[in-house]
Amino acid sequence: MTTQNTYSSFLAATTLFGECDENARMRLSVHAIEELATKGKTLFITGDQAPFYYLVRSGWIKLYRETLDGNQAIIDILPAGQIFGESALFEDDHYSCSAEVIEDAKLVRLSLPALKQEMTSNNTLALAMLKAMNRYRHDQSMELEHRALQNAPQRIGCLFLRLIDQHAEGPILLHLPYDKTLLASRLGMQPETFSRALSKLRSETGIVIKGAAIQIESVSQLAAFACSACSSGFPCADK
Amino acid sequence: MTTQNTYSSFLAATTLFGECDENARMRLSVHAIEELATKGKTLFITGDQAPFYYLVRSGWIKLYRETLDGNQAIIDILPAGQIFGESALFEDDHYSCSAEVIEDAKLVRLSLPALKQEMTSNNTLALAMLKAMNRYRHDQSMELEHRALQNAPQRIGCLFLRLIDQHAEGPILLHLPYDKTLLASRLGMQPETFSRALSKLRSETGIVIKGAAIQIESVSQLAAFACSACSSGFPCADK
DNA sequence: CGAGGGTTTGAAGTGCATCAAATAGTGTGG
DNA sequence: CCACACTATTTGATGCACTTCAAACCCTCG
Repeated sequence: MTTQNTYSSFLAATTLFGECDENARMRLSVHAIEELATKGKTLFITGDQAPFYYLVRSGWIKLYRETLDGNQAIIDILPAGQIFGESALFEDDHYSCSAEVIEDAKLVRLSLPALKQEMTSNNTLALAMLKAMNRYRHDQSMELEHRALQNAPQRIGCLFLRLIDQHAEGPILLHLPYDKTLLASRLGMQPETFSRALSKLRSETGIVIKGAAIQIESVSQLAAFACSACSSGFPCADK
Repeated sequence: MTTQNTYSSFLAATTLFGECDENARMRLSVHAIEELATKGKTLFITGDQAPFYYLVRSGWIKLYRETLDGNQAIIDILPAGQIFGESALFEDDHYSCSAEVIEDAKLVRLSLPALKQEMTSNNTLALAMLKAMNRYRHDQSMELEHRALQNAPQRIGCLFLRLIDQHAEGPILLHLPYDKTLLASRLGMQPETFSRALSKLRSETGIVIKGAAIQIESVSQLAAFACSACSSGFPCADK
């Protein structure tokens, strides 16, 4: 019988570590610590020494960088199941961006040296990581495309479509996962623009908006509006 | 004595394969073919079956995708030394974008199955690839940042800085590597905007423009103008 | 109830896109 | 070597999407 701890089972649920064997996950989760972090907490900032990387179990995490003149560039906003901080592996053990909790989160803090060690000896893990990195790369290039070719209402519609089950039939209820202000910056626009673009989206696609609750009457109508300026066809979630 | 062929020596010059041993490079370059391609040639399009990946020896290659409504999203424009098409490894052996030659190029066509095979058995290669993927990821996130925070003249200045040796002293001559129209789309703007933004850049930073020849009087002045809206400090090339 | 953030609305400004046309450059055949 | 055709680039005029600044509104939570 293999022994097993709580953390390795968390790892098993991620795409990155799902394919590894149980022993590898045990090795990866040495010194793992569960951490509860409340909204607003900064986990690390650009340039910090990186002794760990993190797994998100619940909540939302913002990754960002700051410019010389005080602006903020959002790198990504991560949901449960994602890993972050692991790229310090390739950056000389320093974080290349800052991380902040934007919705109360359960995190697992994992040892970066353990990951590094495992990576050099475990080809299965390295291949899984390559696959994950390729997905990041693809997602980022889609993000660039969206910023270039979609207007504000389309970007919002596109995000909504990515937050729901794209194959669901009939009306769908969607609850916005975090602040509208943050959604706006996630999509590269101002809060005011987000607000106005959302009402435009409503009038164009018949969605119903009640605060953070969105009701999508017709997914296909929303897709027709949002996805015409995109290179992926409509059900784009499963690629 | 190790045997050696021409192609493996080309591979040795790339960051991706530089750390592999000579035998691995020999295995990777089986069935390698050198190919001359002239400006305008399409090498493959999104969704094509992918039997090879490519190494750029000279010239420039454009990677792009097309949207339903006929627009083009530029993914990247690649100089000599870069590999492309290798991501088909992770995409079920299909290219996830299209590739076109934009300046006459010497290419080496390499076997994708050979890479896949080598990757599964050669951890050094997998780690090198991870490092390369991380760099792509970083570059892309910088690209997103630039599009979000820099205005058109700054983006041009930033590109110029990345095309030169950032530590050089005194005036520098820079020859634009390809069409201004293409540079414009590389930077996510229209040709007209590029033209106007370039003259704005001239008046702001004292650069001298004669067609495709750019003379940079003061690198630091250019950097002061272009890099203030960016999260990297100035010499950003060497990271 | 009242304070404070999040959100919406209004009015005005800016940067880039678009359309149109002029100009410069480049390669061709005579 | 020149005239022509064709493309790349620039310039001008106008429009639109998004931003910015300002103020009102709303909602939640002590």
